[in-house]
Amino acid sequence: MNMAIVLPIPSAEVIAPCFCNACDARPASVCNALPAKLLFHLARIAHRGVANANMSFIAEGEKAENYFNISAGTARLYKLLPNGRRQIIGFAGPGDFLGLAASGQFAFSAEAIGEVEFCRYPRQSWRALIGEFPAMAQFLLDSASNELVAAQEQMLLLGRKTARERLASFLIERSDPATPHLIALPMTRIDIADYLGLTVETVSRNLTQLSVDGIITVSRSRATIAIIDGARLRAMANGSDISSPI
Amino acid sequence: MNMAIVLPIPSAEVIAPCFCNACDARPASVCNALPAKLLFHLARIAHRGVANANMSFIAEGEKAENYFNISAGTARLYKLLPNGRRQIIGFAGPGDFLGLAASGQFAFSAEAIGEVEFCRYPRQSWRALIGEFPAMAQFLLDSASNELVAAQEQMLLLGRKTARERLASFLIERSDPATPHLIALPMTRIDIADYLGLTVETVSRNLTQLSVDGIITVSRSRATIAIIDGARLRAMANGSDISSPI
DNA sequence: CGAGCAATTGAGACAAGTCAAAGCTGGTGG
DNA sequence: CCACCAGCTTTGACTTGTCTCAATTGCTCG
Repeated sequence: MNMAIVLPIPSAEVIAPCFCNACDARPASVCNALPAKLLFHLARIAHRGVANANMSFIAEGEKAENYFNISAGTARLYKLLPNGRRQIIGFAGPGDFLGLAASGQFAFSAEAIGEVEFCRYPRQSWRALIGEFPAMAQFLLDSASNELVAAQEQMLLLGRKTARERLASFLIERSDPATPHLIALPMTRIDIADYLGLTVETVSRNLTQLSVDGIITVSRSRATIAIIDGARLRAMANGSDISSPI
Repeated sequence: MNMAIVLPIPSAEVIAPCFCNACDARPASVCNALPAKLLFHLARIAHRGVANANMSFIAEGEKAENYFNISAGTARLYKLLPNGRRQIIGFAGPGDFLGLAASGQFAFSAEAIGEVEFCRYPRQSWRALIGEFPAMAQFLLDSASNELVAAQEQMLLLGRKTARERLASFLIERSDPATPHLIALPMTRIDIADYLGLTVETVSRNLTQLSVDGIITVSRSRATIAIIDGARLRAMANGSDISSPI
């Protein structure tokens, strides 16, 4: 067990190892809870990993021996019922931290959509590191709180919104503040359906309808959506749109 | 701002103040993260509170100035859509800790079902205390993780289970290890419906059906349910029951 | 005993699901 | 460079589980 966390800071050349410096996900991830000078503590216990498209890297029910921090790509996180019904509980992207599971087992499976890169941290070493740097514990608590709030919002969606409202909410959730009316959809329609508690056909029909109503435009490749009428979409997302019930 | 956390331990009489000693919820709550001798630190910043039946004590969107720790009774936690649709995101009982909200605003409202007692902790004082006692931060992270796992399970229920399966899951979730086949339902049928993403009528119909099928028995007051065929109920809860599609 | 709620039951409507077929898109190999 | 294949997506026709609306029944408590 690697507990030798507290070490003299090495010479400047070794500080903030190359792959952390090059990591696009750093500003948004746990790693940022440590000042750059201390990043090497994290790098020492990190194992870099890659999952190719549709490869699984976390299996529900498996012993949770590692934490994961996504550095590139998008993953689908899902739970299965014995008869095959699937619920996607979220999509994880750069900066997202996976593996908080108090029971010691993963509560969901994770699969790469396209290629996914991540850092993997053995649970043991990680715990030791947290003990050393309270800022990391705080970061994790904050991010768990945020995820909890998001999960509660999703419960509202799944329990009380119509198909159309779910699609509207989904599009808004996925819109990036940098490009607020261009939405990238790396996942398939089936993924979207399994995330929103619908079927593919219903997703497809409602996207078509939103398009016909002049609220969005779907790119020819279907992987990008442009928001035309953001106000209307937002009203729809929280169930207060006046018009057109499907 | 009360930051004077580190104090000499007072004389034995003051340690572990009376209301903490009498508190049934202590073993299951954050308070247990502190050894009995240090409980007075918590008691110093706690404000005891009571909410009568159907009184609200947390309002969604309100500035989150306090944390709450339920010591007696049951509360419904819910979110509303502008048009009045309601989703109950959970029921909180003794030992449950409320108020983790990274955004600074409550993400849900809370109302007492019957009478609810709680301790209220001002956010400021609480943060200071966490800084002092890492075990409390760890407890909170663990309990946030547990809630997250429960929320994900609920997403699976809301997105992919039939009405009958939802009821079965609900009954199993609420069964107490101490009395595994006697279930107390302090909440109304409407509450159950809003928790399971159904209508009252559907809840009522399905409870009747479970009863007709000899899987449960409903007490005359309707507030207690006895499980007759636990195996069948469990199979039903995860969607692998052979028979009777309503 | 009767008012006031909560819960149940019934009948009919509708949103979303199912099954089936056709349309695109992007990649592969002749 | 084009034909073709495989998989994803869309569209259509029909079914159904759950909702809605409307009574009725049953409990609790003054």
